[in-house]
Amino acid sequence: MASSTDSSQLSERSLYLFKALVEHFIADGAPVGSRTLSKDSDLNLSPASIRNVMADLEDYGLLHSPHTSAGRVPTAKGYRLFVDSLLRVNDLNSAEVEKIAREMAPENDYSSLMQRTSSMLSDITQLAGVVMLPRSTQSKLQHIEFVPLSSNRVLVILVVNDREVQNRIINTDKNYSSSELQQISNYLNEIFSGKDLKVVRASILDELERMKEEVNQSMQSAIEMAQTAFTNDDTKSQSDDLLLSGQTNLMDLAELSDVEKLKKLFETFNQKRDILHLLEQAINADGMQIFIGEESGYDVLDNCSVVTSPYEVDGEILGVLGVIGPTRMHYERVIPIVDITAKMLGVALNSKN
Amino acid sequence: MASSTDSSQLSERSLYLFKALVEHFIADGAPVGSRTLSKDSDLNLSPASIRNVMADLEDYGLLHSPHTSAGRVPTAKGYRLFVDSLLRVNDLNSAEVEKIAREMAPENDYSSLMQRTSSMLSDITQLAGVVMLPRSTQSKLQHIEFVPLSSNRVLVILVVNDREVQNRIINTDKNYSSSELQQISNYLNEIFSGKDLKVVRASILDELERMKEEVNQSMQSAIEMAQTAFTNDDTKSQSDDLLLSGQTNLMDLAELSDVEKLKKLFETFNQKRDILHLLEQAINADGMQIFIGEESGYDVLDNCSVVTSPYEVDGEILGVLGVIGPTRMHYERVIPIVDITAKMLGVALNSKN
DNA sequence: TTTTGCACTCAATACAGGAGAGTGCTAAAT
DNA sequence: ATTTAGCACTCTCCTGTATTGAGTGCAAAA
Repeated sequence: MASSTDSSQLSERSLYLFKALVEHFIADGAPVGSRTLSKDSDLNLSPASIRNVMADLEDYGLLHSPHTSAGRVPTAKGYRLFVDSLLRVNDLNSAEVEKIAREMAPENDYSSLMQRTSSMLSDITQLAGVVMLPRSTQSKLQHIEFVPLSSNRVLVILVVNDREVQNRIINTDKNYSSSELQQISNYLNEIFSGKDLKVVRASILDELERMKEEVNQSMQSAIEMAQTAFTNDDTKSQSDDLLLSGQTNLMDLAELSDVEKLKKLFETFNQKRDILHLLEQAINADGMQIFIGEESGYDVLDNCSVVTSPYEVDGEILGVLGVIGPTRMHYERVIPIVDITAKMLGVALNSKN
Repeated sequence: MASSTDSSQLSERSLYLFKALVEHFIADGAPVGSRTLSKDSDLNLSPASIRNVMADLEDYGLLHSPHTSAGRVPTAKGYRLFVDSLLRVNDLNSAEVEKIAREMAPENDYSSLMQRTSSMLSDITQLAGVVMLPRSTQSKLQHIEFVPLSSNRVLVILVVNDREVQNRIINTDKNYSSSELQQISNYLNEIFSGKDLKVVRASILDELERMKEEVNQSMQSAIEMAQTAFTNDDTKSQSDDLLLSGQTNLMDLAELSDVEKLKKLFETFNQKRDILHLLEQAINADGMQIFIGEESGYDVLDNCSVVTSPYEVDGEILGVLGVIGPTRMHYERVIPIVDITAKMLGVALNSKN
């Protein structure tokens, strides 16, 4: 890297002024000029001196002028430096912590707990909240049940991970009676209950092989049904494991006043796919993660930042949650909120076991 | 009513011109003036004559001038007259009918069928689609199942109406074993299966009374559990029985370019409550229903129209579906689409029984 | 090294004028 | 009795121009 991009070479004073500028911009939203900064900062420097410093900062790629006679605005790289090295995170006041805790009250069932977490995030930050649900890969089968519907159609109910209920309808060759299905359920629960879904799926094939040699016809059909039930397992979860809320909060942000951009952003939210990919990156790099503007790689998120934190139970990462807002967001507030929410969600989920 | 509001007094020619004006405006979106209309209509009239007619129409409250020298625009009352008396509905071309039919393919399970219907509506009309799910009041219990979770918590699964699966977690006094729960399930299924949920809820209390005299302890706890399971039955469905899609389609409509209005509209969508109320009106007045602008009573829907149609199975109305768009929409296209979609959804649901 | 002074750039705002579209009214034409 | 032509008028929208104000960069002074 060229030295002009190595921000460690900046003087104490430059960094101080840079920090002041970013904070000012986050508060105001307007490009900030030398005069403003001169009055605002404690160092008694004239606008001209500040201009010199700002010119340096611009060379380092931390600032940018929208046009010759506007003030300066932080670049994505500038924000990066700011959140990584300069930012001092606020403590949350107890009222806010309490509010978060209240939403996590244990009387909620699993899905409404997640839903509440998402909308609480958006509510408290006034940005868009997002919660990625635990991936079904690491899911343990708790219980399976078959319910007969009319004419060769059977409803399969899977209880997974002590909480999540999945259901789908399958078509069968013959018309099973209620008691036959009961028998099949019992059998499957006996051998598969408590096992990982992946393992179950694998075992089914083995079992099917083994069955051929034995006589028990009904058990064989049990296995065949189970196979059908488990095959297209992931189809549903793919689109449904992301809870977004408070999108409308983003509508009164000045940086998104362009209806075209807004539309694209909302369509990205609706598809969920891109957001999901982004969050999957965040789940791997563990710990709090902040994507700033273009960094995310999705140009719809051009002047947006995404602040995420994984949540875990028993040291195992289950998923990621966070907020999406403008790059110009109050990081010092948002970061601790996301952080504590992730921790408390972990606790709440733990108490459900 | 004063004669000035009785549009039946208008001459044939006035109505013809009015129709032409509305059609022109729907196509163009720009206020239409006398000159344009003169060239556009087959009657060979000079702009001046048309001006006279338009002045009359304005007196009747059917037209309105944004300002002195713009053309005229239909009022809500104007649209009402238009859709009620003047509109000629197009037949759908077979490609579109086929597209609708394809989305309704019977291999979909219940919830994805509804979801697809909603997004198909928005897709084909390029407006927002909405499907109101059947109200749970008229629902028959098909099957009930209890699954033990850890520490005095039991997962209750209800299968309702051959298709819908509800589940919730209840806390119990004692720790039931799997086989105990199985026994309870069996007992409840035997006596309640096939009955209406309302009836079930009522019977439970009776049963509880009767039980006191008998000895069978386990059956008593069955009833007690059932009571817990059924009490707060409707909580979930209240917010969850409305499927909206394609909201983003509304974002590039000129009449909603104001971000403030758009935001309010989207928030109304998110709450769902108002939309639900509106659709409940539509379910009572059976047949196709069109709310135009202010008529709906909700001022967020100020320059929006809502076109709805109930869908039914075996002559019984299950719910309502439709689209939401600008008052300036292509009614002649939207109306038959909503109409046929409602009919085909009825058929699709019927084939599931 | 910092500050002062100065010329310069650019966006935003306000204002004036003209073009275009459309109206309403009156008088003439059919 | 309608319809049309003529005309004055109104309003929006666009365009050009001038002004202001915020901010910059640079060179020379402190």
